Amino acid sequence: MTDQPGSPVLVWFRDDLRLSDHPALHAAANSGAPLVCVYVLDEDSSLRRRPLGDASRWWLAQSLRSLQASLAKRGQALVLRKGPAAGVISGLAQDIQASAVHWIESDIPGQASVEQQVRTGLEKIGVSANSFPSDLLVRPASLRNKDGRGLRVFTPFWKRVLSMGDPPQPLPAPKKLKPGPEVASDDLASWNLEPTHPDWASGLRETWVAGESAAQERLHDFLENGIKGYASLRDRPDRDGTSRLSPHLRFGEISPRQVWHAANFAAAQKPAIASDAGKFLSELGWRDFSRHLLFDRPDLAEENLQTSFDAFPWRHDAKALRAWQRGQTGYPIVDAGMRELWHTGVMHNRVRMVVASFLVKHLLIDWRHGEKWFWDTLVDADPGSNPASWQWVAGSGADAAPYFRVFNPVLQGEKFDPDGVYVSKWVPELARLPAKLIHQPWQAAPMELAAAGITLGRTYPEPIVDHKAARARALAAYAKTRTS
DNA sequence: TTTTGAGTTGTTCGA
DNA sequence: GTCGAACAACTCAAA
Repeated sequence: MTDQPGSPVLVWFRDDLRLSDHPALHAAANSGAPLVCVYVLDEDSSLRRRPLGDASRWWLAQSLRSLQASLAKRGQALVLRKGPAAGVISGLAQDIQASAVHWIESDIPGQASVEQQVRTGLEKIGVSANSFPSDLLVRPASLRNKDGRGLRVFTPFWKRVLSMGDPPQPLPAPKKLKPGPEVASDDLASWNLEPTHPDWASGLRETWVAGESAAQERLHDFLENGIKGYASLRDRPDRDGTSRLSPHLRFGEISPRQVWHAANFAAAQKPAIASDAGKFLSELGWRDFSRHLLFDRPDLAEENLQTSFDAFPWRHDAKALRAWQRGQTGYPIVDAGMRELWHTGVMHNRVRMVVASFLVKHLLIDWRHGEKWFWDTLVDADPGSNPASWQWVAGSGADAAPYFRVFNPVLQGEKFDPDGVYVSKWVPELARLPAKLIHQPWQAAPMELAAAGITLGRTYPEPIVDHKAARARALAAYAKTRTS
C-alpha cells in the first residue's frame, strides 16, 4: 500500500509508554497521516519474553491508563489488544488499511525475532515497517570488544560509552495528533493486570504515580533538589537520596536520553553538582550495561555466567527462603528491606545488596530463588538489571565480587541507617529500641527488650542464622567452588 | 602477541 | 577507637 494522505499509520507502543522522545510516534505524527496507537499484551510468546511479574503487571496497568489519558487529551485513543504481536499488528494494520507501522526496537533477546515476524507479516500485506533505534544510550550491537563480544566489565564499558559523546537530543512530544479511524479495544480491566482477591496493591498505590508526567516531575524535582550529595546519600536508606526513576525507566515512561541530557544540563547550570550528576549518570550506565550483558547472554536469569558455580552446594531450605521473603529473618535491616519491597514494590539499592548477600551467603540459597522473588515483587524489575545484579552479588557474574565479600547485616545497618530510622519504619515492632540496639536486638538486655515491648521469638524473630557461623560456612562453600 | 593493571558497593583481625 | 593488611585467583580490556 502506498503512502496516500488519507491512509493511517499504526504506532505500536511497547516498553516506551510516553509521548516525548518517542521517535516512532514523532515520525508518524510528522507524516501528517491519521494515527492509530496500539499496545499489545503478548503473553503467548512466552519463550520470547519473560512473563511480567505481578508487581510489574500492576505498574503496567497504571502506565497504560496514564498513556491513554494523555493521548485522550489530544483526541487520540490507545487501542489495547492481546495476542501474539505479529498476528495482532498485521491484522490491525489490514483492518485500518494502514500505510505503515512505526515502532521503537527492543534490544531484549527474543524481541528481534518478534519484530522480524511482524515485519514479515506486514510485508505480506504490503504495509511498510518503520522501526527506530532502541531506547538504550548505546545499542549492544554497536559496542563490541575486538572479539566481537560485549564488554563485561563496567568501568571500561562506561568509559567507552562516555567516549562516544552525547546520545541524540530527545525529541519533543508531538504538538498535534491526527486521530485515525476508531478501532475496537480491549477493556484494560479484562486483562486482569491488577490484583483483586486479595488486593495486595494498596502499598503500591500509596507509593507511586505511574506515567510520563510523574516521571518528568520526579526527574526535575530530583535534579533540582535531590542530587546534591547523591554520591554518598544514595547509600542511605533512611534518606530520600535516590532518584526513584527506575520503574519509570523500566516501562519507558521516560527515556535514558532524556535523563542523560537533563542531568548534564543541570550540571552545566550548577557546577557544584557536577560530580553527583556524573555518579547519577553512571547508575544509568549500569542499566545499559546489564542490558548489554543480557543481549549476549539471553539466559542471564537462568545460568551462572561463571560455570564453576554450576557445582555450588546450594542449600534447599524452603523455610528459610520463606522467612527471607516475608521479612522474618531476625536481622532488622534485612527484614526492613524485604518488607519495604513487599509494601512498595521497590527496595533501596543499598539494602538490595544486603538482603541479596544474606540470601546467597548467609542462607546459601541459590541466587535464582532471590532473582525470581524480586522479579515478581519489584515494580522496576528489569530483564537485564535484576539477573545481572543477582549474579553480581552471588559472585557468579561476569565481573565477580571477591568471594570474601560477605555483608555483615549489623554493620551495614549501623553504617547506613545509623539512627535506625529505616528499620523503625518497616519493622515497627523494633521502633522503641535505642538506635544502638536496633540492628541487633538479640544483644539487648532483658530489661531493654521489655522496655521496648519486645519478646524475641514472639514479637520479633530470633536471628535464623548466626552471622559468624554463617559467614564461615559461606566462605568454606565458596572456597570449594573455586577449586572444583 | 604478550604483558600489565584493574576490577561499584566489604569485613575482620591485630597492632 | 583507628588503621592497614589480609582475605584468591581469574578474567577482561587495553597498551
